[in-house]
Amino acid sequence: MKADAIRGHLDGLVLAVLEGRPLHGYGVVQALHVRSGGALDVPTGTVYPALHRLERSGLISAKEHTVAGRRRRVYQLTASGRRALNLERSSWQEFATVITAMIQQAPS
Amino acid sequence: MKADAIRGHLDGLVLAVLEGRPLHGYGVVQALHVRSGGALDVPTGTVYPALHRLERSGLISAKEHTVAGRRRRVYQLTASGRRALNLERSSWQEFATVITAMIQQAPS
DNA sequence: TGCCCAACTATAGACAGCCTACATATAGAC
DNA sequence: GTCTATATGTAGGCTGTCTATAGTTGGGCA
Repeated sequence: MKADAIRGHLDGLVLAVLEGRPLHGYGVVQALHVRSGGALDVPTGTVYPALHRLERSGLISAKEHTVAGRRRRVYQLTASGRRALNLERSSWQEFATVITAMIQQAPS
Repeated sequence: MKADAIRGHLDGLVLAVLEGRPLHGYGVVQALHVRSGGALDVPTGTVYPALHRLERSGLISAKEHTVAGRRRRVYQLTASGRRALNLERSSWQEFATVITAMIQQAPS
């Protein structure tokens, strides 16, 4: 799958993988890969800026840790991040329904 | 629906509305609106460049008409446009399935 | 007659958000 | 001692949306 297609939906995906369990950036990258069943390979150069963006807009918050000599920024959803995720879910649902109907529709 | 979300999928939608019946640019704009049940309002400033792009890449072809004093460029699918539409359909299907699974998934 | 709106095509410029490529550093395996 | 996995991050490019603007013709209405 061309990863470019996720444009505009990445934020929702990141929020979804962070739901329930906090993760650091690298972990988010891996989680996206695993959750997609290997279909998605979002590069770190895409994920880190996305995390910074989400943090700036208050949807996630970060705590700095050092584990085995390695610096980690562990992100978790904020309350408004949880609300944003629910919005993303329903708007994705609506979007997917509309596009599926439009693109699959047979010629009149 | 935020129209920006269609980014990367507009070409498929345009090809889909052109399947079966040729349309001019303005007609494509209206067809997108109608087909989406009013959910989508793609501005002309988005559609015309998209049509030119599709024409340049050989997926649609245009014929110039003059109807009631008004200039019209009527577009129809080419053979490779038809193939492209089928590709768009299956890749959309795959994409939607993956994203739906990822975003709806409950926390572990 | 004059004015506005719908039909129709089109371009310029802004902007967001992906991408690739690179930089940096530690730990552990070989 | 070199390579790979882990881990974070920035710079710059590119594509494709967007908004805003521009112009033409025909028809309805005052």
